[in-house]
Amino acid sequence: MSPATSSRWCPTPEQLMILEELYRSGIRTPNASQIQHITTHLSFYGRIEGKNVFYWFQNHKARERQKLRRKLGKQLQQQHQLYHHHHQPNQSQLKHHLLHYFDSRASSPLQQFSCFSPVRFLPQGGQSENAPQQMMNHTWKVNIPESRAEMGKSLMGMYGRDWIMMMDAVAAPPPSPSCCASRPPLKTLQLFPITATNLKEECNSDSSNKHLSLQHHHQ
Amino acid sequence: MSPATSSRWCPTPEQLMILEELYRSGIRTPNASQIQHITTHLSFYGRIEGKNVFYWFQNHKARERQKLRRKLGKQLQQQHQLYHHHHQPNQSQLKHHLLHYFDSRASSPLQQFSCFSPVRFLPQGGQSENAPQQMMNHTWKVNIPESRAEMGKSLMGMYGRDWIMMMDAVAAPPPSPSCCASRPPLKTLQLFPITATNLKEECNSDSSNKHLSLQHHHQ
DNA sequence: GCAAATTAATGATTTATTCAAG
DNA sequence: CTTGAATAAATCATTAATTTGC
Repeated sequence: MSPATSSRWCPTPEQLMILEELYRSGIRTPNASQIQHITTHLSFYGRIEGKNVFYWFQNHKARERQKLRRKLGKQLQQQHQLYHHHHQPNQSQLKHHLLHYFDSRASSPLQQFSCFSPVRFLPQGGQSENAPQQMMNHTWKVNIPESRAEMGKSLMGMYGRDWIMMMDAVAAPPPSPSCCASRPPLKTLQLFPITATNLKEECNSDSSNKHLSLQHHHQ
Repeated sequence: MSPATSSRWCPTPEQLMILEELYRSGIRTPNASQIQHITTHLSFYGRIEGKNVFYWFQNHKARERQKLRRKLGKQLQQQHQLYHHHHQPNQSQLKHHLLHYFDSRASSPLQQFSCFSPVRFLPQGGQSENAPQQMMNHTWKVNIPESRAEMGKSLMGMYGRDWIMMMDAVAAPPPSPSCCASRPPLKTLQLFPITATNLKEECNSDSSNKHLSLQHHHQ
């Protein structure tokens, strides 16, 4: 019964706790370097590879979003009856904003705890797009200054499955037998400030909306 | 406060609804006069320009066509399997007809995309060593599939620690020295022990709890 | 209590979209 | 319009929970 018999990673409670903590603290799509760090630290608690971390965040984000979507969907469904399409910047916007939460650490209510510094790539000139909750205004003019192309030019921007894969290929000496014996003492995981890996989906996930929210209405 | 920093139009839900309604009602390539009219009407719900309307119809038409093409492709394939090619003459006619609805010329490299080729539901076993199907059955360990392998190789020179170090070095681009002092200094995320004061829950952190509480099993 | 059977979670893959550069 | 990069959505597949009959 070597761990090799298991075909997929089984997170230990500690690993899970830490991952969730990181997620709560705002990490959504860790880049290669972050994954490396996380993996390294989590390997202390059991066998784990970069891809596991990568997948975990992908899945967790997706499923949290899904959950929220359903929840909001129900809520909106009720109110939708009365909706008469006369300028009521409306529920779908609310929904939209809330959904964005999943990709935008900056909007995390955890900011106040300042576990890390959320980085918002606002145009230098611009300001205060941060101003949240202007529900009644047309806020869909908000910024997405960050371009992926830009990042792509530096090493930094490259991450994703293939990179994680390479990292694993390179740096995956079979760790500890893991999971069995005594639980190691608790540690502190040092994280550097989040670098902006995304921040898109700001205002124009139109297609998503199509899925989610709008029934067809006539004017 | 100028939201004018955004470079792209973000359709409001209302605008989107109306545009879709118009599309459904048959409009595909509105002329200048129509665009003018639509723009005026939609501007009631948010900032919008004629070009936005123009582009929207162009894109929407293209994408609907694409969607339909794929869908029909799948349907045809399924039908083919189900009925074991007992003729269903109407299918191809239907497809032909519908595709032309969009003024299509059914060529283009889309053929390689082909909804017609995927072998998804075929029995896996097979002798098929030659099965080219295995997409990127990327082994996270060693294999580095094609295109990105290049990038990889160039960088793979530095393995192990060096690689990680480099990633680290590169990884934290101080976002903006920028103006505001309001941003907290770089911090370390303290994971353990969790103090009583932290961990404000997200609005929807339901699952976290669930996860944790479910982890009573022995790992 | 205990496994076989069934169902729910969730890790891992594949497919479709999105954005923006060419 | 096409395409590369990134990833979100959808799906597949395996593990764990839970139920069930004994």
